[in-house]
Amino acid sequence: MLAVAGRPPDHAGWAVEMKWDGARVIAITEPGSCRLYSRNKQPVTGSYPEVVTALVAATAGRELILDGELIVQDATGAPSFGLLQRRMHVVRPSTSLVASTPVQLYAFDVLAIDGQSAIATPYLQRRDLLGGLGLESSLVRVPPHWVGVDADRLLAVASEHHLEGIVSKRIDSTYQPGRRSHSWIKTAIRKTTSAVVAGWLPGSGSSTRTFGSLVLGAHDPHSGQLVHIGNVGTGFSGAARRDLQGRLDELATVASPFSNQAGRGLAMTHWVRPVLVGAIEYREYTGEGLRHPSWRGIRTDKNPDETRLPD
DNA sequence: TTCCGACAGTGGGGTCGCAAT
DNA sequence: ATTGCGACCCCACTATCGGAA
Repeated sequence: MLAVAGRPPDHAGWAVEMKWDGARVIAITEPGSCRLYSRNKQPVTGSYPEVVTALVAATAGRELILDGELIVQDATGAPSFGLLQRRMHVVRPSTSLVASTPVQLYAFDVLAIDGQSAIATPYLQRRDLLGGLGLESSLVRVPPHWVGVDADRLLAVASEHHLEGIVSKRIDSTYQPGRRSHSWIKTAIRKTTSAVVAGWLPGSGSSTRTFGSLVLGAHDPHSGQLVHIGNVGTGFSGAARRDLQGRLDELATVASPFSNQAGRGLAMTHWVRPVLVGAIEYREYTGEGLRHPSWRGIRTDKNPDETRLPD
């Protein structure tokens, strides 16, 4: 079951959970064994032996189907998708890798207990069932849910703790496997910055005739120089793409305006004079690049010199 | 007729493995 | 040794189409 994106509903009848930055997983436990499946139904059991061991111990021989998120905490305790990535595709991780990046399961839903399906059971009752299973251990957590708490307050809490956002769930909703349902609404915390368009990369497929993505820069306040902060390739309508391409063609130039000659992936860049400023929405700036960037339009009210490295 | 949901298609960052250079 | 590419993960977003309302 997947959530639709949107603002948190502000009326009664909804519960709120934190949104965890990890990998979605379905865990199926049997006496003495356990299988894990990714969001696209791929078996990932072998990648997370410590989670398997912890789950087998925690479920004590019960047959359960759990829905949750695999998480790796960073030094501050916040889930770090980047750290999890080091584990995701390693089929048989070494003990040292497991020790350096231990994975936890945050189990937030239960779909079946001892052969009995729970998907028709309302959300709040499923949470009660889940809480009653006694799964909690160092590697298996049952993250909290809140009923009757202002979603905006929880959104602020999520922001303080550097979490992805929140998910609102209808308290009387059933579990709808494989469906993107309006009974779950995810609200991601997104930031906005302005960036200089320094060039573009050719598109492919349906966008062959225009750019595929824009190469973005911003001024580093320490050096005062323009540095590459990432590329953006989504958020444009077809018309906006064509309109922007016209402007880019007029601004064409030969040289990169960047001081940091970040050559990786920019070899095919068509450089332009760095005068166009765009509004960019994003989730996170890693120091290397913007994560999940999307274009929000041209900013005529800002000069290129006024752009700053994102937070 | 209009609206909505599902899907395909385009793009991003990041990590690793592997092949080419 | 370095680079580039694909495969997976996470995702944002647009365009399209068919069926429900």
